[in-house]
Formats: sequence, structure tokens, C-alpha cells
Amino acid sequence: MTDVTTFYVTVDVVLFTIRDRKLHLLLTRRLAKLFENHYALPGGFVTEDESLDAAAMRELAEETGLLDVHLEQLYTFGDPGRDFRGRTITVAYYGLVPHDQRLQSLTDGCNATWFPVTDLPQMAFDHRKIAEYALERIRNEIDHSNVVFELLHGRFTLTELQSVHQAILGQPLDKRNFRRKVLQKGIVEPTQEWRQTGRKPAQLYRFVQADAARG
Amino acid sequence: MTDVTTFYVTVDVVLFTIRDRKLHLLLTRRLAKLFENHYALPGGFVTEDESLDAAAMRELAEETGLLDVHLEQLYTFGDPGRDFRGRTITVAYYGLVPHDQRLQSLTDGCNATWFPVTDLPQMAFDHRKIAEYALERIRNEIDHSNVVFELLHGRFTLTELQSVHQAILGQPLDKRNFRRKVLQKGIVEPTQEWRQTGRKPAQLYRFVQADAARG
DNA sequence: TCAAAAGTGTTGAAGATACACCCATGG
DNA sequence: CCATGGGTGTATCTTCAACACTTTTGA
Repeated sequence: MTDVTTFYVTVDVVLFTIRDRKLHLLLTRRLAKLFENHYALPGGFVTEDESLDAAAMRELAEETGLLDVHLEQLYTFGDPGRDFRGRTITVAYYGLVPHDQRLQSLTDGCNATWFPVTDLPQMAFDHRKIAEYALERIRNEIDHSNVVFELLHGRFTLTELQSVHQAILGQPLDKRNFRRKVLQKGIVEPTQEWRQTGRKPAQLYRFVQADAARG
Repeated sequence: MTDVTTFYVTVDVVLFTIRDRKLHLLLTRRLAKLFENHYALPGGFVTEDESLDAAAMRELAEETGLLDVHLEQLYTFGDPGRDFRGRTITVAYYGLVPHDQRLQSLTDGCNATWFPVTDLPQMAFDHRKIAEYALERIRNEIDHSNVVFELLHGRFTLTELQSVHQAILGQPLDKRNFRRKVLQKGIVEPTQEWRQTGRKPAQLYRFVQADAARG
């Protein structure tokens, strides 16, 4: 084992949310010398005794204050030359959070900001590629996975759920078809609560966790 | 960067083929002290200046003699404790090869052997988990991806293609439905060649590479 | 002439798409 | 009383699943 190359290993998180009915993702401003002031995905080095999943959660918490975010592994990027400081591979994750989360960095100054996915700034390293890969993935998985429910709180109206789908796909959906589909898939069920905000009260639904699958 | 943990990084390859109409995967016998004589996925350490993809191809070539195998990244496993020699993460790949490839190890003695996926031996490290994850993945992707064509040579009969699908899924398919499906998906096209082997000659088809997608 | 694999259509069920109006509420 | 979003049904098309017999060839 002594003559074997070792690597720096980082995790990077592509975190999505919806604001103004549009899909956004979170970028931080880099403080370090390399790529100083460029935008980058939240992330950082994996430490000695934590799993990759745990590292992704920890880094996200440190840079945004967000806890208990459900993350899924996306892909591992490891081309030589993707980080000039040394041989570094990054394990990318993605996740979604409700739109109203307050962000606060523990490591002050890294200034996390939401950007619409249609209008992303220049990014450090190969983070642009990672972000686009994540976007492609959630669009492909929206119908088969339950990650979308991470964007909503426990109870939600079907219109809210539809709005989430539309934001991710970037296109409108038919209301009646959408409602029929999610109801007969059995992934949501009605509650006896109603949302009073707005004009006519709307019935609230909840996500049915039949099998907590990887999705 | 000086106080940052470094990791050993390996690649492991779950290579499938079909023999006797059943799906098999390739395991090698370990020579190293740790887990000596256990079966393990072909793989090894990533070197200083190669990409992860290249490392997977190289390791596979070294242990089996197979060149130009199309591999897809599967998942990255990095729990602390998965390798007792030190903190090691592995980037797993999967791929498929035609059944008639001759195997020959360059690093003699590692003795690559095909095992039916229904009857796998004990394996070193967390390789069992990796193998099962790969199996789940190809079954899920069989309809959306073109990896199955890696199992066939340039020209093939529809019966051969169907046999490949059946082996992967582990269940029989209806001949007429299968043929209609692949034809109207437009992923195969007939040639003017016929296979004489067997009784009645069968028309040969070829894979249509419209978009060389990751898919 | 027989054994073995090649090839070929139809029907019914389920799922997807397109489409328009009335309702309850707060201002 | 009106503006806003909530809620509902039908007709059509496409897709998927089930199902059996005839053809060609080599032995």
C-alpha cells in the first residue's frame, strides 16, 4: 500500500429549491485563493472518519445552516486536472429543500445565494458540469422518485405539488390529468385539513411513505 | 490543504455476460493477504494521472485481457471501515460483454471466473453489495439504455436480442410483443444479411446509433 | 417427415392526452 | 360582484399484455 497514490476527496452538493415558481440552485462565493470570488457548489473535504453521505450533510450544514436535508448521490468526478491543487476527486450529491428555508452560514462570509437554473453564473472548477448533470437527473427522475416531496412541508395542496413539478420540468401541466395521476399512483392521500389562505380553501394532502425506497 | 485527510481510491468493475442463457458476473480470486482466496470484483487502485473511467478500463484489462469494454459509472462506496487497510473509497463501474470473449489475466493467477448472478460466492469487502446494486441497475435501465447491445456483436437476430433481455430480467418475454417493441422504438434496423446456422435462416439486425447518449 | 427455430396480427385493458366550466371565498 | 385559485369528467389515442399457428430448413 505504500507506493499507492492518495487523493483528496471532496463532496459537493447541488441543492435545489423553488422560488417564484422557478427552479433555483444554491451557490456559495469562494473565499479561498483558488477561484477566489467565483461561485461554487457548497462542499468540501471529507474527513477521516465520516461516510461520504455524512460529509455531504455536514458541509451543507456548515455552509447553509440546513440540517436533515435528504441527499442522493449523483456522480463522482475525478478527472486529473479538475483541481489544480492536487489530485482531487469529488463525490457529488443533490437534494431539494422547501423554498422558505432560512440560510445562515456557520463559516461566515461564504454567502450562499440562490440562482435560477436558467441563469447560472460562471462557476469554479467543473461545478457547472456537475450542476447541469444534477438538473438532468432530477428531471428524469421526477416521476419515479419521491425527492419532490422534500420541497414541500408535511401537508400541501395538489396545486402546490403541481407547481413543484412544473418548476422542475420548466413547463406547464394539465391540472386534471396531473391530479388524476398522482392520486391513482397512491403516493399522496387527502387529509381532513384545509388551507385557508387564498380565496377558496384547498384540501391538504400528505405523502404516503409506503416503501422508503431509494427512488 | 496540508491538514486534509487523503484517501486511497480504487475502482471496481461489475462485468456481466450471458452464458447458457443466464446472466453471469465476473469475479477474481484475491492474491493479496487481506481476504486471500476470497472472490472479489476486478479492480484496483487509481493511479496519479488517469481518469476514473480510464482506471476502470485499465484494471479490467489487466485482470481479464478485455479491451475497449464500455463501462458506466455505478456508484461510489466510501464508508469508513469498508477496507481495513486505511480509508479507501471505491468508484464502482458496470459493463457487459459478449459471451464468447476469452479471458486471460496479465497479472497471472487472479483467475477470473464467471458466476451466475443467482448463485454468487462469498465476496471480499463490500463487493457483494456492489454487485447487487449493479444488477438492480441494469435491470432498471434495460429499456432506457443501450448497454444491452454491448452483449452482442455488430449483427444479431431478434431472437438473440430477446434472449439477452430475458437473461438480464430473469424471465421469459413474449416474442411478438418483444419484436414489435424494439422495432417501433427504432433502435434496431434490419440488414440484408441472414444467419444460416440453425434450421430456418434468421434475418440479422443492427443497432441504430442515433444519439450516442449516456443513457 | 420430423424437429427446431423463424416469423407473423388481433383484441382488450390500461394509461396518457386534450379539453372547459362551475364553485367558494375575500376584498 | 368580481377576481382568484379550487375543483371536477369525458372522449380519444397510444401503449402494453395476452394469445397460436404457419414457414423454412437440415437431418
